[in-house]
Order: sequence, then structure tokens, then C-alpha cells
Amino acid sequence: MTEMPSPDAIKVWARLMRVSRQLMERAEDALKEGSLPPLAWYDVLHELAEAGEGGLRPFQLIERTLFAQYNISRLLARLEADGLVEKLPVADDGRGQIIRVTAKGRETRRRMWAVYGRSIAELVGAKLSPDELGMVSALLGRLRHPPATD
Amino acid sequence: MTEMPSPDAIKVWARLMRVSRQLMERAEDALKEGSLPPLAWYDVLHELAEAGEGGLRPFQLIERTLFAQYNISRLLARLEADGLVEKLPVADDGRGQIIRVTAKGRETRRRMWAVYGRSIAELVGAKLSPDELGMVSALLGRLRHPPATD
DNA sequence: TCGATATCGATGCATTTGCATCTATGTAGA
DNA sequence: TCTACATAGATGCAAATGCATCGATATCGA
Repeated sequence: MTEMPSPDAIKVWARLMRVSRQLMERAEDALKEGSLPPLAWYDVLHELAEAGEGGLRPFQLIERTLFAQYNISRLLARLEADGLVEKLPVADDGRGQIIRVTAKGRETRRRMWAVYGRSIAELVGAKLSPDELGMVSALLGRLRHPPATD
Repeated sequence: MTEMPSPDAIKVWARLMRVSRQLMERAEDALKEGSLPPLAWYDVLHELAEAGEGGLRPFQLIERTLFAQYNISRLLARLEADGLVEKLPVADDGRGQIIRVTAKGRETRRRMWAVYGRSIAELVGAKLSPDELGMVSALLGRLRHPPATD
């Protein structure tokens, strides 16, 4: 059966899509202004930095970042070409590889964060109170699949 | 001054970006499954349908949809090639044109909405109560630039 | 053990996006 | 009016994305 959305649901959808696009664009612009790589690079470098020396398999990056498989494959190729990550063979699976962030990759991530973090502070942190931040993230968590538990 | 973001602000940012990407992707998938055009087409057809017989200038579409100028230019070319919109010369400005949705364009929009609206109902309407929907849209409105007034 | 099937990651090709710039028309100031 | 500048929209070219598929290895069931 075709249950159509309420006007309130439509409004949430519209704002979600526009606000996220607008904020993402602003953050990207700030990075460009600093001659830094795009946000997608940050996401990957961030996950790899958190993973530490053990690194991550490409498919783990796909799970964590939601990028498409071919997208990760090519993004990693670019990151490797720039010396930000290294690809290591993995002992017990001849198909796979381990991706590890290099020192240069960590440094790039750090410089990106100086700009990116400032964008987040300005675009989100400065607009809502701590209580409101908690509410938004709880409600957005409910829209996620699977729903967030915190 | 510009400080670094609080953990709560970071969490809101992260969820905003991930949830919006995830939901957008699902809505796109639903359209593809129905052999329908992508969401971007809907946005433009929707604005044009609301504008009525008077149509809209491309620069007005840019303001309303947040697409880049070159993006609108090419999107309109594709829509015209598919017979969904028509381009009319504008009397008092030789540089410009008026874009008007055709009957076929209206019909396509209608068919897209049957699928798109259902996605919104499932992905948003079904996940939050009416009160919660109101809260999210109010809070997201504060993140917009300029902030929403309602 | 072998054959079928699934998973990991890469890639050829078409489409789309991003950037810079172009053409054409409009506007404003000397 | 004539010149400089601004605005509307298109486009060439490079980069990124999406789609389908491939090659290689792993796994599972008979």
C-alpha cells in the first residue's frame, strides 16, 4: 500500500538533504581554500589513524565509511600515489591487503583537521546549545540504519 | 574566536553526514528500481511544477536547488532532450531563458513522487513521532544558512 | 578432492561533476 | 555615446562516479 509522507516528514527530509549538502559544501570550500584534499580523504585517513598500526582491510573501510567498493579502491590508489597510505599483503588471505596510514598520512590528516574541525565548530557547534546538540544527534541516530543505541 | 568543536558537535556532524548520505542513497535506489530518473531531476521538476505556467529562469533554479550553475545548465539540457521541460526566450533579457515544465515533465514528476514519497514515509515518517519530526526540522533549520524562521 | 559458488579488490567504459573560461547581452559611469 | 564592467548561460577539458565485469583466491558441499 502506498502510504504517503506527512508534511512534517517531508519537511524533515528536505531540510536534512539541504542542510547536509550546504554544510558539506562549506567544509569542502574551507579545505580547498587551504589547498587541502577533499573530505573523502579525511574520512579514510581518520579511520586508518584510529585503526593504528594494524591497519584496515579495504572492505572494513567500506563498512565504516559507506563509500562504494570501486570508490574505495580508487581512493586508496590516489592516497597511495600521494604516499599517505601503504598497501601490505595479508598473510592468511591472498586476495586481500592491509591498508596502513603513513607518517605523511597522519600529518596530512592533522592539517586537515585544523581546518575541518574549525568548520564543524562554526557550522554546528556555534549554532546549537549542548542540550540541542544532544537532541539532534539522538534523533538523527534514530534515522540511521540500524538505529543508534545511545 | 574559532575553537575546535566539542565532541557533541562532532557527533552531530558525523551523524548528519552519514544519515543524509544513507537515506539519499536508499531513495535513489528505490527510484532506480522503478526505472525512474535520479533525485536531482525531481528537485528541478518539483520547482518548475510549483512555479506553474510562468516557469523559472535557470538562475532562479540555482537559488532554489543549490545546484551549481554548470550543473543546472547541463541538467536542463538533459531534461529538455527528454522532453520534460522546454526553453523559451525571454522578452526583456536577451541573455536569458524561461524554463517551463511540459505535460510529460509533470507526469514524470508524478510517477517519481509515488516512489520518492514512499521512501520519505518509510525512512523518516515511520521512524519519528510527529513531535520529534517538528523538533528535528526546527533544529535543522537553525543549522541552515540563513537560519529558518519557523 | 573436486566443482560450484562466494568474496576481495581492480578496471574498462560511459556518465556526471568541477573548474575555468567563453560568448552574448545588459548596465552604469564618464 | 562609448567604454568598462556585470550577469546569464554554455562548454572544453580533466577528474570523479557509477555500473558492470573481471581475475584471483577462499570456502563450502557432495
